[in-house]
Amino acid sequence: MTKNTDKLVTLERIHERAKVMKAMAHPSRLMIIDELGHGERCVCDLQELVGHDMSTVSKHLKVLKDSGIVKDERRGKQIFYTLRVPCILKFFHCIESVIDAHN
Amino acid sequence: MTKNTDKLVTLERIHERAKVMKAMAHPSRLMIIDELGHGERCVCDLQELVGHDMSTVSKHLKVLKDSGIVKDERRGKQIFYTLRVPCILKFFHCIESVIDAHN
DNA sequence: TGTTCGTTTGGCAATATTGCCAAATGAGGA
DNA sequence: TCCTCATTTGGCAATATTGCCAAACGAACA
Repeated sequence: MTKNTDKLVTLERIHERAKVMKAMAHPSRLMIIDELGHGERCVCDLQELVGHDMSTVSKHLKVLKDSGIVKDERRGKQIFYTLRVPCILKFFHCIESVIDAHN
Repeated sequence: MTKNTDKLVTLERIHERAKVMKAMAHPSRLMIIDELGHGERCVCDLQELVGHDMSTVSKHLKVLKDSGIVKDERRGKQIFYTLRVPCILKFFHCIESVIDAHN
């Protein structure tokens, strides 16, 4: 309730936000998010999309998962990833407008 | 018009998006964006807000400017920064929902 | 012209991120 | 149980980001 407490909470919020933004701030991870906007995908699908080593893709997925952007689910031998919060996709339009306004 | 061209354009888009997202992916820069949501501010205001060396804040502002998120304007001795595309602010709500869904 | 004020730039050390390879894991099937 | 398949983890080198200090800059004003 004090100003100090308010400031602390806000700072923590800011860091949580930064974690989510950071998770989105990489070309491969943006591609993955975009692709997951069309439905769930297994790691092998995403590896083909991104074109990097599967271990690298797996680490990107871990970043996305730890930030809360995606969730995973094993079915049979494969693990499928899904977007948790689709509102993220809408943001791309805003990003495009930043790019357009800039160029 | 070929698939190749399409893919190249898309890749470039992805990298442009990543640049904007990267610019937002730091606590100090998120604080700055949030503050600029309330109106234009000079560097000195933002330094007080962020609490780092002014040279550091200036470099953060450069990142934001290069990505197209903010613009600057000198008036007298001070330089004022403004948000170029306010839709970015709306995105914070989406980010919060990612955080809430995750915790 | 010289000085001050607000801001940016250069340079550097500390830290974080990225991507590959090799090894580990763990569920499913022989 | 042993083997295979899909994925994750550990480790490492290459690269990028961050923040400080000192120096440079450029507009305003004496």
